[in-house]
Amino acid sequence: MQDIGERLRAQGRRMTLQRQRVLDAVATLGHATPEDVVAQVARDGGAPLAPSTVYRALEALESLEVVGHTHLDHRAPSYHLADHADHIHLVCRTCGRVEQCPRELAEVFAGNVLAQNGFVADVTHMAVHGRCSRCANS
Amino acid sequence: MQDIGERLRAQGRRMTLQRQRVLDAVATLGHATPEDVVAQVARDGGAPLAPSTVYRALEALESLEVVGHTHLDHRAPSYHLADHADHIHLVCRTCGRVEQCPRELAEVFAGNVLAQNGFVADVTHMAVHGRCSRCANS
DNA sequence: TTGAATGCAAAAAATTTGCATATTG
DNA sequence: CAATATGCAAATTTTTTGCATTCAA
Repeated sequence: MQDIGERLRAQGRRMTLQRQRVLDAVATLGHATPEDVVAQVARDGGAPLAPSTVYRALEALESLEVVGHTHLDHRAPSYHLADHADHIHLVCRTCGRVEQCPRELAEVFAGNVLAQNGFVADVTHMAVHGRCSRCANS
Repeated sequence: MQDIGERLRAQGRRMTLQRQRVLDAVATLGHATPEDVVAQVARDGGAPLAPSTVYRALEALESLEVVGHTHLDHRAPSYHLADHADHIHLVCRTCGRVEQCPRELAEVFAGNVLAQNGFVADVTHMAVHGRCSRCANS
């Protein structure tokens, strides 16, 4: 996880200050849309980054699996650090709140899918929609 | 499920030919992005529908839970009939193929989430990403 | 030095909105 | 008739692309 630079180089890519700032922004925010990242980076003291730079940085970092993303709601890819991806997102359809649960809860499910379909599921990529306890009782 | 018209009326909405055509298109295609629906409807013999009409129709039908949607890939809400939503989508990250598995495989997971978070999960809304058997062995 | 990355601005997508008109109930 | 839905075009929003310039290795 440390030598992201090296991993980028191994792919013929490069480490840049901008990519570091994008990565820091994702780390700071926990979950962030590209737009959120643009905003956070603008707040970190340096010069603002062009949106295209942010998009390309996220793409590069995702190809290294340093970050990942889920679709928490309709139109919003939400990026997070890959090693922060030890949980599953539960999105309430009513109030929109996002909560988390440990990935272990889906272990049996992943096992089932592997056994039945031979499919290796990345359960932390899932956004599980439904109703949170608060909204379910109303 | 039959009198969608009535259910629309119950909400102060109306049944129209356009909405029927949108619904038919979704039924025909199985899974369809709004764009797919526009294309399918254009093929069904009638006059083409304005994209905004399709978007609004899908919204209306979804509010009745006659259709639902998932995000099979990055930027594409994919609509399907709600009563076709008895399965979970498995999206291969490598080849992009989408396969399905019965929702029962996620029953334990849904139970876990309910027990631990009080969250009522709609597992058929999930798009599970990972690698299909073919791509996992390569 | 050399090719990958950036920044910017323009181009594409993908939705949404305003409003006059057509239609449903 | 009254109010919702449609069609169209314009406005947004979100993401991608082209290209000259900068910068990492």
